[in-house]
Amino acid sequence: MRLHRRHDRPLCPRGTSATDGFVGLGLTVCEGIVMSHNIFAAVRVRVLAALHRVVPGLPDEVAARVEVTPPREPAHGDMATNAALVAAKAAGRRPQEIAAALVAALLADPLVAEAGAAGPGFVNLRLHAAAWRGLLPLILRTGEAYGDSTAGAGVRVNVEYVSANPTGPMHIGHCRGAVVGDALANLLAKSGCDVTKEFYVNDAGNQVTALAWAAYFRYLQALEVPITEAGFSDIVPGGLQYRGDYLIPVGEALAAEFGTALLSPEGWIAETDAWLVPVRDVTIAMMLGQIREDLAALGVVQDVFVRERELVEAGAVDAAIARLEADGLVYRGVLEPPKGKTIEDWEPREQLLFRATQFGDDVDRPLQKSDGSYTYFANDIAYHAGKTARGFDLMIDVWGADHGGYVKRMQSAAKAFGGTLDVVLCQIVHVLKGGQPLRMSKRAGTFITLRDLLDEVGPDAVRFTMLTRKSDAQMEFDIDQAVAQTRENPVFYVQYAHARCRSVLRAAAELLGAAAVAPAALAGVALDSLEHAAELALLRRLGGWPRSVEAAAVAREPHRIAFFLSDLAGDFHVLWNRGRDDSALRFLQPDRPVETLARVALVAATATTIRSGLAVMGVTPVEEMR
RNA sequence: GGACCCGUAGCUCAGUUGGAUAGAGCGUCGCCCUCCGAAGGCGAAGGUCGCACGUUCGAAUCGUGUCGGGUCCGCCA
Repeated sequence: MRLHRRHDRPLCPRGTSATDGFVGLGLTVCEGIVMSHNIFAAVRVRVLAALHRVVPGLPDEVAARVEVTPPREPAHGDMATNAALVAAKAAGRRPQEIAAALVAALLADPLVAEAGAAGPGFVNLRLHAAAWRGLLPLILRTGEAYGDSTAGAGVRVNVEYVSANPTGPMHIGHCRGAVVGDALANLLAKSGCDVTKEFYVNDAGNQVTALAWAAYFRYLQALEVPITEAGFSDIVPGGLQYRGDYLIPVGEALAAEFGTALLSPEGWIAETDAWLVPVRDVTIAMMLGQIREDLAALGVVQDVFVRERELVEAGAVDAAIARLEADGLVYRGVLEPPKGKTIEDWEPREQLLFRATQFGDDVDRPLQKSDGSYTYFANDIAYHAGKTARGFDLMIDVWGADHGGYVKRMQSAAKAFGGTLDVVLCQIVHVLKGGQPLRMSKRAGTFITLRDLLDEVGPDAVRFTMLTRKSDAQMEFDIDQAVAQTRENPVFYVQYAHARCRSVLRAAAELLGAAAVAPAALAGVALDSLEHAAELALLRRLGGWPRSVEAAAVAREPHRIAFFLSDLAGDFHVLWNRGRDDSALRFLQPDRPVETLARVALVAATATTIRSGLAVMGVTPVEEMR
């Protein structure tokens, strides 16, 4: 339970049986570094043991606040702990006094080389270099699974992202959510959660009716029915909405499948009864197919597609509303008009309302439109109730920031059905090219589809770049920078580090034989020669990987993985550059096989860790940059 | 009128959930390299963390207020 208490936002909701997974993690950590893979967690256990000796009877909730972290200032050592500061009040003693006792206790630990009290009561630790070197065999034997954790074991998580109207191709506005959701799902899976990636198809509303009309127009064109776009638009209720070329193939497909059967007997526009449903269904199927292709090109392949229309037709909405009624969470009432915002034809109206205020929302929310049909919200309630019924302990929805006002009501609804919903909002992406913002507008013809972006930049650069910002901050996507082969492009910088590692490993195989540089063989080599500051800095960075994964998962912030990899690449490039000026510092030294093998082990572990991180991001590691 | 997000170096952004002297890249300035380990390397300057109170051993981080930018506010999804 320690990890659970240490964070405000556990991987899984409180009070579920799934929290038992955290007990497992605590036990694993107690058994040592090898079991947990997380050297910081392992040292924390040792610090806690020492603290309990220094301060007998320390309450669990105080111990839970003890942290072992890398210090900002490397001069302070390898790790720092706030243990004495945290324990001082409960112990009724001065922090410095506890720190001093803690230092004495920790100096007896075989992992600890140096310990010292500093500042208001911090304890700084320096581990023996051997402790850090000991990570290499672990990493080499574990492979890309290095950084995997059991923190989320037993937690079933549903991550829903990209969900959109199937009314057209994916565009850049969808792209960020697709990447963030996919990487977040990967991150939670790496943390031990049982993750389902899901797409909710909004195919039940008015938008798909408008889409059907637009497709019908293209069908008429395919059959050369003589009608202009303007003339047709006058006939469509609300006017023709989707005018893009992308529906032309749909019209042709409809003509091929149905011939003239969807026309009136006179060869003209027929009553909607005669064509709307088949046109709609064919169009949605084709649009959805294109969306899935576009997403696949981005590397996004989701496990489950839920159709809103199927939920509605199966009666799921009626059932969900009935359940809410049974629980007394639904009533008929009149909402106040929003203040400060004038709505033209506002008139007080009695509506079916959900008591969202009982769960923390600001107002109760309508479930029915004036024509008696359900609102989108009502359908969404049924959808999320269904997720909880399917057995998910946690739901995470990734939405665009324009849905921010929708978060509280959906979380309220999730709670009403006993579920837990986290929402990750993705802010707007401004696309830059040649230093100029590309204004996206369908009319101006500067509308950028996901496919366009992928053709120009490639999926790896798109995914990595989308993860170089916190998702709730606006970001600029500079197309020129994303394809640049320079230091300022983090995609290149990280890929380049991996390619350099692989290059060294290929050369090492030439020099020493492939068998000698296989991971299993490298896991057994002598590592004592690794003692340069830059080598140890890289080792420490590698040791921070499991900790970074866990923190990113708990915070639901996959962008942290991108920053970790950039830092790791930086550490590696420093080491590489040492060999530029002084050939004795190069990784491969033909006359010094022991040192060479140690360095090759370090390089191999670096490549492995980079791959482990890129896998979370869904970015392909490259073998060479030529 | 209200809700949510953001405000950190000239620019674009991190900041390990409250820790020590706030960081990176670009840009600027200085030095080095420019054949064999390649698209560069080393270093410097640059900050009232929008502002004001508050919480405590300790605040960029939490609370309240305020200013600025963004998104949204019954039958679009």
